[in-house]
Amino acid sequence: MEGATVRNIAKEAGLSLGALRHYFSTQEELLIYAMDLVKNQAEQRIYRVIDRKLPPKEMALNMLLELLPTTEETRAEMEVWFSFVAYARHKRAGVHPYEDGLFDGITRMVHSLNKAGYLRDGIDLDAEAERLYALIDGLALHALLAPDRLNQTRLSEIVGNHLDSIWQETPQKD
Amino acid sequence: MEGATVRNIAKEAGLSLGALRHYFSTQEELLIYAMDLVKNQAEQRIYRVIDRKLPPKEMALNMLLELLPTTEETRAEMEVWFSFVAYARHKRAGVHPYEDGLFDGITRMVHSLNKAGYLRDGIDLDAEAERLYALIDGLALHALLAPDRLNQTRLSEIVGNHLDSIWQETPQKD
DNA sequence: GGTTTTATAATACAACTGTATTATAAAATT
DNA sequence: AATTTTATAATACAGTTGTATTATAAAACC
Repeated sequence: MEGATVRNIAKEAGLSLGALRHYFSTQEELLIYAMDLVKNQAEQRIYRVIDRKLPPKEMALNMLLELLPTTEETRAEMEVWFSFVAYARHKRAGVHPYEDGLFDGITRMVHSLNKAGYLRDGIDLDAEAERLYALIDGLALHALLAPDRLNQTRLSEIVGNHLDSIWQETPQKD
Repeated sequence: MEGATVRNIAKEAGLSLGALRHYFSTQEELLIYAMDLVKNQAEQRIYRVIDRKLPPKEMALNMLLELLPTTEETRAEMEVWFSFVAYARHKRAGVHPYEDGLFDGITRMVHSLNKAGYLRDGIDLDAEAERLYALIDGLALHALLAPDRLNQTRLSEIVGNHLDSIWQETPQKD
């Protein structure tokens, strides 16, 4: 975040200070724009997974994997996001990266999977959503810090294990 | 992190710039000192839990809870730690908060619990350590961002659920 | 008691920061 | 064609930053 000065951004974009200022009159506008960009890209990746109409468990796994840094692009995105989260804790009023709707989304997914009978009986749905949400963000953070240890294969393994542990393998009806 | 200027720190400590500089000649020394302080305090809390000689599952639960922000003090500590992690990604050479030994510690704990027969048969120990590690750091992050939703009781519930899910309830020998 | 070390303070400095101002081109519009 | 809008650039400004310098008390030491 320290490097995200308006001068650095202008330089990297090949613009002068004045030119950049023509599009973004304050630094905060720039930050909010970058934040929304990352958020929208992640959302679109998720929608694309949904459109693939995979079997439920594969779909859940692939949706969750889109929230983890597995490619150079998503790694960059999530590094930006992570910086924003840390930055927004004590700063600017307009930057709210943790209102990302992720907790709501995962909660809805868990409830929906359960309603369709894919999850084990007797589990606390909200607690499971909280656990899954924490697992995902924790893995995302660790994958950023140790990308070699947590490559795509490994991440898929871990999340897959987790899904297996809450999944109802024998369907209720057939 | 932006507020951690040498002037702010001196003011909060009731010292002049020169006086603070007498103890810490550069800002980096200050940061590293603060980092080590937080790390050592967390370590000591863990050792204190071990000394209580609780039953294995309670001990594991309480050790893990010491890694989460449940009190005003630990919340402050982990906010510092979190800021360091974000800060160190692209900055100062001497600041390495993610070499915290936590992954090794959790891995050792999981292997040790398994060797003592407390964990379910057939689980992938390293993958379980990775999953638990991510769960803890994810919960820590989320508890910082939403302390009302994730209070001590709720955190204990979630981590307890997780331990239950990998625990071998019927002992191998009796 | 004299001297060295430790502690504190005030001030200075060069670099960097976000933002503002001013000046020009180029493009679009009328 | 004239004029307005859009785009770019250079420079300026006030504030903050980390660090350095200098001065002066207090304490420790010999």
